[in-house]
Amino acid sequence: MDAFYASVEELDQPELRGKPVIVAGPEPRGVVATASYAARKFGIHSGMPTSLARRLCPHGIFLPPRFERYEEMAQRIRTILGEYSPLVEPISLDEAFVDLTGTELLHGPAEKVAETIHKRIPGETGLSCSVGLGPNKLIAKLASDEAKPGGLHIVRPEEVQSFLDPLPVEKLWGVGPKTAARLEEKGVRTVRDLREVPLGFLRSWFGPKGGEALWQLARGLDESSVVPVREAKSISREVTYPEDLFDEEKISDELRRLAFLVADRLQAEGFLARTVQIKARFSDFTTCTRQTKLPEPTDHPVLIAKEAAGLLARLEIPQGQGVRLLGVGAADLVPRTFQPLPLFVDLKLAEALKEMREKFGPEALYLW
DNA sequence: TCTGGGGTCCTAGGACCC
DNA sequence: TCTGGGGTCCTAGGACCC
Repeated sequence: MDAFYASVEELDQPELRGKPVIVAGPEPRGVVATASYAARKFGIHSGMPTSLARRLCPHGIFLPPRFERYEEMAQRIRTILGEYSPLVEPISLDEAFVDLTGTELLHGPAEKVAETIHKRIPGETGLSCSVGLGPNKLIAKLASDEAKPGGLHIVRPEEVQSFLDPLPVEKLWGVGPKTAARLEEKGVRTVRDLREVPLGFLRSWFGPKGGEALWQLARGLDESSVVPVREAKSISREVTYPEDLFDEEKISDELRRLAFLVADRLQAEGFLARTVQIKARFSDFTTCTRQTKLPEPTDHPVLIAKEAAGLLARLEIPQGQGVRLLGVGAADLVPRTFQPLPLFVDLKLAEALKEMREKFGPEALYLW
């Protein structure tokens, strides 16, 4: 989807259409989630601090994100995609892979399906979309980038190399700023440059896996399959505070609150976690994490909060630094149904806590 | 200008075991 | 006296994606 969040806002408030709409976290420390194309003309893009975006475009329309609404539209779009293949893999709210392999008999050639989808989504949702078609996920994704905004781009197998060659390496999936900078040092800027680097060099520069991955990317090779539903591997909550925290009690209160929110999500989604993680980012933006493995998987808020507190004690806050971000995570998840009931955890207590907090909000009750 | 929140995957070092 | 090689598990950090 093109400028998805901003487009949904324009759909719901037609008077905003064509204006510089910027969906962004609040100042002072929020960032831009999505900028409409009108806003991009001012140099605004995702990830940019909201405060900077406001300086660049003081008359812009700044809106806080409404994720429930975007989720609703995303669901409608996924339903349309699902008509053309059982294999639909959402990447995020606004992007998905559709595997059209073997659907010709039912729906006709993939090119036709891509055209149909490209017409149907705007027709039925009022939202602009871009469609890319290619022989694998890597190429399809790059083709859709090429199609933006609002286009359809098809890359046939014999066109893959000529399509890729002129692109700068950072367009490739998995090549970010760091890797691009290291490649640049070696004189590698485009995919064509990259393709001319022997595998041995890439391996020695980026390790066996990294080198191999780059070698494949440069050739448009991607064997990964379209996976409709993947099990969550971790669940986390984190918050950046408008002002750094210095008070130790405030910090541990916040950590406990986050631990409870993580426990809520574990329970809501039916998981138990064996690993508890915490994360802290300091005034100078350095980030520390600590994690620990539990003897038994749990979704118990008090247990998770206790582990988080123990981890916090192991993490020293550098002299003179405040805490700008705190996070709590749960990993090594196991579905609750596969887990025998733990004998010694106070189930009634967990139930009662959950009820109280559903009634009065997540901050209503703490135990320690 | 001053850097979100939710994730995934990889690497490297150390502990430990045979 | 100083010492192998292979494997697994755990932890911390970092790159990357949307």
